[in-house]
Amino acid sequence: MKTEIAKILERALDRCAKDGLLPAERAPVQLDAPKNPAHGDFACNAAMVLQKQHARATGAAKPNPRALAQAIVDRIEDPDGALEKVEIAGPGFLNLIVAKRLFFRELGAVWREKERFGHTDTARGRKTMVEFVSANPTGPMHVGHGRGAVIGDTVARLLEWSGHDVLREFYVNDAGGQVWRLAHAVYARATEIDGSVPVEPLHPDDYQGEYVKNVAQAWLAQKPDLRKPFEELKEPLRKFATGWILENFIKEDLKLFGIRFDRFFSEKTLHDEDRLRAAVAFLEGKGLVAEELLPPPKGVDIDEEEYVPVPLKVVKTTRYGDERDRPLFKTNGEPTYFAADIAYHFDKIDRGYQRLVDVWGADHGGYVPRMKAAVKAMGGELEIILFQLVNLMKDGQPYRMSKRAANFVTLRELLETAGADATRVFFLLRRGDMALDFDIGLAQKRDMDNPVFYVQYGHARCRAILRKAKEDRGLEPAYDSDALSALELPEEVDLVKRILAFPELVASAAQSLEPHRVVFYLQETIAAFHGYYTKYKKTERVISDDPRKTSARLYLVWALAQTLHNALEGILGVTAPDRMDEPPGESESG
RNA sequence: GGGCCCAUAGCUCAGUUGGAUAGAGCGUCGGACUACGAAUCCGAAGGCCGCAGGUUCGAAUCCUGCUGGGCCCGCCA
Repeated sequence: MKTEIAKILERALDRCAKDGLLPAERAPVQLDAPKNPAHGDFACNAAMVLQKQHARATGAAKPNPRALAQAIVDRIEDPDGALEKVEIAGPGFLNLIVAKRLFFRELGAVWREKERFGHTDTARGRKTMVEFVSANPTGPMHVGHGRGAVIGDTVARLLEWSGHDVLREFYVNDAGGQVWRLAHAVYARATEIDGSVPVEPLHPDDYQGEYVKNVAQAWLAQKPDLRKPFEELKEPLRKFATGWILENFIKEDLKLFGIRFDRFFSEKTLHDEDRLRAAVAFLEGKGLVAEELLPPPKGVDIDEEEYVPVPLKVVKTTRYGDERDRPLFKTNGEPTYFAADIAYHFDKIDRGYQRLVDVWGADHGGYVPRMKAAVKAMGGELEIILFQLVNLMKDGQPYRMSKRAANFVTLRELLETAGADATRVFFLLRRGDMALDFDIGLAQKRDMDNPVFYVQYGHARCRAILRKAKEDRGLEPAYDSDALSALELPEEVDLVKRILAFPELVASAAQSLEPHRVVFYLQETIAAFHGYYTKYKKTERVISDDPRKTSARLYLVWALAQTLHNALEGILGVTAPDRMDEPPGESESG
């Protein structure tokens, strides 16, 4: 529809050019839906954008956008009557009111596409990889991981809905120093539980959490020979412990969340399969690897006079905008974490994923420039969604969490108390780059303070109407473009437009990687429906004795329910219920 | 010292990528059902869009400099 209107406008502008009012070459103009409905269905800023060119072409003393607007209006040809009305407003906006039948015609898309309504092919078949969560397999996930999980999953869905060919990956950091700390902690706990061997003391840097005992129990069930020293057991133990945590904590939590990954990519395999060397060789081939003495870091608590630089093999990320070159190998010859991450992203590109999206917590923000630099050097494009951390609150008080100290609230607890639906919506209630206060008490309340109920109720209410129509009158919704002209109330036309805005919303949320927009769309759309419902419940009901209106409104309600369903289940991964459970505390004693 | 993010109603936050009179929820006050579900809705009050400049037809939005808050900086992961 928009392209149809745009064409009409373009032709009018061409005629202006032909009549000498505008130059042949002109700046692009905007045509979009204004937020104020009084300004029509589309507003065009052509007269303002082109006012100077107009003045120059006509030799006028000073620009006159309203006169130009009038000239454009005079040259609009609209044989099919697509435009109901064109107005000149404000400084020179063209406000276009589109004939309603065009909207009704467009509403057939919901009928045809059903649960696919909202899909676009703006990025048809583009291979995109979304990497998210990537929590270390050293303990249970906490609420911050939860936010990343929801943002990543929703972004992946949005990209799929806008035509991308998406792969979801979870990078498993199963190599490096932290993993050995986990292995040692498990070993120590195992000796403690077992009792038949001298107790190995827990090191202060080991993971202290209670959950380590669960891992130790599971390990003991494998009958390891505890008489052997840690050094001999640590490699298989590392593998066991990270694997156990991945399976029993991380994957279980993701399952509760309804989040699916296509692949769990092990960091360890990068080292084992020498993928790291391949990536470094590639960078070397581009002349981006060198031996350097790095300057002392700035702003860190370090005495510059005592700093002794050591030559290290670095990748020259400064060539791509990073503030300093980054080491690939440590003094002891081991690869750095960054080197492994480069190898991982090299592998992604190697597999044909040119467009990469990573979802990171804001505490990794300092890492962004070097990773982007590296990916750019390897010929890919990397977009990084940084989400601000979650401040856990309880009854208005900050609730400290730390992975080492045992007192943190797990994602599991949150999911079990608040439920997956509420938690998902809660995490998307704010833009990702805003810090989020997550009040455990509030999440547990399970009442109207949680917007998910409002949104789900809107869908349930639509379904209730459709159910009622079928049960009482045997009526089923069906699409008939001409019959929809019975929708004459302004609220009805408004709802039609909101439904039709859905595909565009999905596309723009995908393009900007901003999943929260879907939640706000849902809230606004459902609020509009509740308002319509309540306002006319006594006068203009959906189900009435007027068969024309009833059938048109039934289709409207059906299309709305379908759209809400698609947004909820298709994009947010939240249940769209046909009916709500009994409200809590409604036990009307008497 | 430096980088990234944030600052909008009393509180929590949106703001269609630069458009017209800046919106919603909660809270406050006042209203609406013999039900297609009142788990809802309607109305009122509430604003120097942190401050100061700049860019232009036009700025909450873009650029610069301040102020205040969050995250961060190394051969860690």
